[in-house]
Amino acid sequence: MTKKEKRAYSRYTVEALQLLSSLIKTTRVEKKITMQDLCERAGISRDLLSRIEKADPACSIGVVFEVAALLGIDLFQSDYSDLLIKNKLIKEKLTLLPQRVKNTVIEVGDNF
Amino acid sequence: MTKKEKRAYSRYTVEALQLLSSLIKTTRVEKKITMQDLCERAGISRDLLSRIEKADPACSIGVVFEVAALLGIDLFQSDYSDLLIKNKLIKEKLTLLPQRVKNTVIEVGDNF
DNA sequence: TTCTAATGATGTTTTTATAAGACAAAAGGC
DNA sequence: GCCTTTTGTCTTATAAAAACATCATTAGAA
Repeated sequence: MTKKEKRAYSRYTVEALQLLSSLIKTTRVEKKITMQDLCERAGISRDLLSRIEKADPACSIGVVFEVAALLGIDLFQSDYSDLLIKNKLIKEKLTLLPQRVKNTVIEVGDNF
Repeated sequence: MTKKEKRAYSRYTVEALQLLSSLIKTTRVEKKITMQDLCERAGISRDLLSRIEKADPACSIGVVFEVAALLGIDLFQSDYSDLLIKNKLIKEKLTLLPQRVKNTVIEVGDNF
């Protein structure tokens, strides 16, 4: 009977998940696609799609993104070519950064 | 020895995952936070954080979003109050839509 | 160059997600 | 109102994620 320790999520995360799942459900209904159809196309169970549309944080991110993509929902306000460009840019940026972080400084007390 | 059947992901999903994970890694390094620090704060294992930064589609979406949030990365180009507003709007929209979809029509042959 | 700590990688165990099936409830078309 | 089918929910079984510990590598600071 011990309460199962669940992972904690920030309000921000909860709201972001909620937004994505609502987008998915809304888009699906607008396009008149049944859950059955969608989950078959996505190759997932109806049960899982149900959880996705309920913003369950435990769903794998790949599956959620895939369902969104199937519905034509833009992630990061980017179409495919936008994503390619952004990925190229950020990888160039990453090469300019150090590969590791040394824990020299006492944690700064700002947001983090 | 049977090959493990893996889930298939569209190019779009792969690129979107890649962008998010790169954002996470770049931001972490820029802020000079070690993986150890970050995963302790997020309450996850170093192993998992490593997979997140490698764009593993099998990571749970809640954890990925949480890590991004800890780093101050805006999801959906929205800060917290933006998310609240958008969630409110989309839920109002959802109430105007039918609660179910009837599979009357033969699938339209467009994007979907 | 040296040394330490950060990161990568691997194997094992535990926990949890997911699939699959079945049943109940009810929304929407007729 | 009736009837079909969509959707919600629960259970069980299996596959997979995540934790954990350990060892190896190497980047980066002094």
